[in-house]
Amino acid sequence: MAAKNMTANTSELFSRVSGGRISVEIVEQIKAAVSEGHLGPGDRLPSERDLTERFGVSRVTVRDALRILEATGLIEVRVGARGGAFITAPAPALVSEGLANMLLLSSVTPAEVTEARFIFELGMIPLICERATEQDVAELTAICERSEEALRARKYHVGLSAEFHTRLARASHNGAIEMIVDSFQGPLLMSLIKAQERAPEMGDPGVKEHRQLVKAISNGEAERAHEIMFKHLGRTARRLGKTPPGGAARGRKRSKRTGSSRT
Amino acid sequence: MAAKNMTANTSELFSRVSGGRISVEIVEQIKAAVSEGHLGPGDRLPSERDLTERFGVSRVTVRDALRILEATGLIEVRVGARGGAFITAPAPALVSEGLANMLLLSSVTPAEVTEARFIFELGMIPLICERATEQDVAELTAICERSEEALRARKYHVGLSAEFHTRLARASHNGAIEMIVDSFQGPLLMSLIKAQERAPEMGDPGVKEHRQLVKAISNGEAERAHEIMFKHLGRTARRLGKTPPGGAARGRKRSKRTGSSRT
DNA sequence: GGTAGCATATTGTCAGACCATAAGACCAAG
DNA sequence: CTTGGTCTTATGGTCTGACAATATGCTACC
Repeated sequence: MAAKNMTANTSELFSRVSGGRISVEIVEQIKAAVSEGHLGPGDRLPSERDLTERFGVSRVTVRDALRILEATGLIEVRVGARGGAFITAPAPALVSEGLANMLLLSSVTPAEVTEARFIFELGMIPLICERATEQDVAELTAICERSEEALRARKYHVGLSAEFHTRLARASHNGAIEMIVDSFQGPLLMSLIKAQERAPEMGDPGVKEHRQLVKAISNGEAERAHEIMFKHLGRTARRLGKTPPGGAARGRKRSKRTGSSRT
Repeated sequence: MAAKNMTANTSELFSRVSGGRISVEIVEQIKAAVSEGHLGPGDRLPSERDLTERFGVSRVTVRDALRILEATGLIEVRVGARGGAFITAPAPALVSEGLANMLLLSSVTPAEVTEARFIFELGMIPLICERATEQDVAELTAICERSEEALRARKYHVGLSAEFHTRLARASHNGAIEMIVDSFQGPLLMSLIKAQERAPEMGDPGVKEHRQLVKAISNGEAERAHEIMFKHLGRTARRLGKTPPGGAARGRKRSKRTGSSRT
């Protein structure tokens, strides 16, 4: 990955001889305009033909750039009279998809994702205990009730659990935390679904723990909430075939990393 | 709340009447081929002109599809005689860029990001103490040395600090964690944060703490490393005008939740 | 007043061409 | 036989100009 970024050092000495694609240059410019605040969510970019003239390139090139921006999640393209490219506030779904792709091609294992989740969702507990409002508690409780009902009807599936966790993250009242947790729920669903096939009765203790967690939170008992969450996530982790990772696990010195492959 | 997900359902019931773009259909097909194992990392897709014939579409459309796949990180495109599109195991950098964009564009404040960072970078410390290899320690030390040198030459800038933190995350030997921390340090975010940065001399204590941190890690002193990191991040948090968040403080008992507040 | 339909702006797709690039083959000179 | 250039060729990158599909807004008709 360093290969692409050589800009920092060399580009000051040797100006790029014939650079990469023109389209990525356009992408850079638009990105810059966004990050400098000249363009914000909802704003509309000029039309393709317009951009064609401004950049002095053909429409194909402009479209290449737009495709890239679109795939990155920075713009949304609509056709029709008032259509065009609009800056969007990117959805967590995109990051989730990226993560899922990585899982697919196994640059990251489900166990690793679970471990990251462990750190994050455990770490946010004190924050939540401190900040959760009555509405947060009410909505979380509602999810619990729906879960129990589904359980009685033998209709429970992990979607409900995921919903609980994302809603829980919202109770941290921190957009960054919320987004990250959201992003991690998506890809996990897949591996969890697989896991659940082996242990269909698992929904039961899970929902119970959700309930306990909500109670602890509404009482502001951070210690207890932390404990419950630890147990809760721990079971998930074990079901993915790893020992409960990190934070509090001991021992297990892992001496070497497998495949460098880092450029 | 459930409003978001309607896409998933409807598209399964009513097959697209004349749906979106042809190119995304091609993207789907190729993705499917990958996820079913017909294509794996390193494999080469047929040439653009070849695909043109197989799919019965124009080259522009094929290229659109390739752009999307490329931006998603599933393929890498090379020009020249033996060039073409190659399946690649996506680098965490891509996803972390997505995360960074998301954080940047969705009205998340620097303070919120810092808080999330607090949770995460603090939580990963035990993992790192447990798993860091000699090479990790060596490279971290090298960064410290470069930082000190830069400091002496009055040339220190936040990039070096960012590098330290991302390298540190690598020592967790968990791709997901690495990714998240990377996205916290993303260039776009940095510019956002730098805007709020008014203490150029801050590099000095920062670098010292980096050193101490490396030492604690190489000794496996998780407690001490945790403590140093807490102090280190705490200063950043304060500089952004927030009190260090309670979230990451171990076992700190917080009294019952405050009233709602929160805009 | 509502609705069908037309005008218009915009992206989506097509076709064919030429340029730039990189890898290998070939050939000539030392 | 090695070394260095040059040619060939496969491939992506870009251009041009055109037409199709689509969504929006307005207008005229009932």
